[in-house]
Amino acid sequence: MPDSTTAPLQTAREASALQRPLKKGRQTRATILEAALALASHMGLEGLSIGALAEVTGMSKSGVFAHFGSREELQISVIREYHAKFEEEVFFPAMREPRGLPRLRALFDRWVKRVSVELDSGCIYISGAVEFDDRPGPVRDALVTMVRAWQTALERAIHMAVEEGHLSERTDPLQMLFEIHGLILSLHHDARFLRSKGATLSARVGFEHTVSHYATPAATATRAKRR
Amino acid sequence: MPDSTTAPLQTAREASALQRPLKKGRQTRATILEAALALASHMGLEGLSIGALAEVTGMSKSGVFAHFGSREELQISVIREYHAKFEEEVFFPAMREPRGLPRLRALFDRWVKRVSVELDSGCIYISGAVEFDDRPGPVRDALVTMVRAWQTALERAIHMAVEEGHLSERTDPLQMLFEIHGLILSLHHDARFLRSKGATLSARVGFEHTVSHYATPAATATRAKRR
DNA sequence: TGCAAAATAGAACGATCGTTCGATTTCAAC
DNA sequence: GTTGAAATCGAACGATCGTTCTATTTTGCA
Repeated sequence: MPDSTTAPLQTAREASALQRPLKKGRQTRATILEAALALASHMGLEGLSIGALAEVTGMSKSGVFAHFGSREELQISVIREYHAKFEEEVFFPAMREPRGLPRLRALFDRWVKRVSVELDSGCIYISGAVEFDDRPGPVRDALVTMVRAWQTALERAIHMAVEEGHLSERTDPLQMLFEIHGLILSLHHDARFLRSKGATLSARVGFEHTVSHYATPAATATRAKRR
Repeated sequence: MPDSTTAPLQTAREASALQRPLKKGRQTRATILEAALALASHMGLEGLSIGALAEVTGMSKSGVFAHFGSREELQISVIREYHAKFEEEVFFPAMREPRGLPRLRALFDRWVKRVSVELDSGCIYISGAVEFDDRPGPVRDALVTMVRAWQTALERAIHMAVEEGHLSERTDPLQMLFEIHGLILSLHHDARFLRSKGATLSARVGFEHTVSHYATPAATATRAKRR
């Protein structure tokens, strides 16, 4: 049985034009999208304005606009772009770790790095969740889809850690996911909003607490012996 | 030594005109503020518009505007209003519980109720933290002050639980606060954004996990016997 | 009851927003 | 090199935003 969890986060992705000789249009579109991602990371998806984007890229408003057809489509494109980056920097590398606790640990570790101030851009999943929790529409739908995909991937990783005997059989994956996700949200809050310095460490310590709560006696003993 | 923690969340509050025969102006100001709070709970502090507020209250834009002098001042007033409500519904009642774990538990319990969908309005502290993490200015400052006051109050409650012997002496209050806060943020995220039903329960279960991690053996034994 | 002060309305401002449209430039294939 | 398509620009639109200013109404007090 192949390790199907290495598949990209379960989300429809255009299998389209990846390498092809990149006509001018696609290229500037990519440039715009990069700028848009940076801008949205600071101002939020709602703060994304076509005017500001035009200024940054040195184009005209209508020039920028033409690449997306609507602001909503631009926002959704930004979300997809972030999703791809997230996959690349967090999901895929962690998936190369052995199943079970090592992989789960790698996922969390890279997640922490992505969210914390190390890259000063905020997490669009988190800010988007707050901005669109009361705003129905395609943007919200896209966000929900991406976040769900990521949470499902994490849930699978937890489930595998149980199967591997690293976590107790009584582990409720959704409950553990809820707690781990909380650590990331707390990190995002304290690091970005309160600008407190120890947040990254707190998140890691919290993760160890959570793991030790769900770990099997065997795994705990192993870890204890290792010191 | 008096129990100084019953003092209002350490924040400057106008001790002004509370009961006085409420001239017309103050009264409509209160009406506007109530509507503004409801509006900001759904659309965020940035989504607060004077025009929409005028429509809801049946006044003219300039009529609404005159009561605050600027949009920023309106936003800050909304934050203060939320702070007062939060004190009333969460902080003060919980402070009537006996020091230590019971009080901490009450604080968390009421916090959960405030944040979850039971009142369908979102938490301005949480949405505001995301909206203003990259936006310097007086609004951000006001938010930070309020959130810090609340976190300090919680930290004190945890510290007391240690003093009372309910939590282990090795407990790091800031670390525990970080973890508990994460549960609330996770609740807010899952309940409001993902609209998942079990979020409230997950938060409570998570709280028990955290408490059991920090609890003294004595307190744990007591709880075990109680079943 | 009358009068000053406070509260509210109404119109207008400049700015910015997303979007449309027609003209113009740049690109790519023959 | 020519030609058709793709990409970009520039100007303008209607809407909404916060804010200002000047009337007008309403209020509270002597």
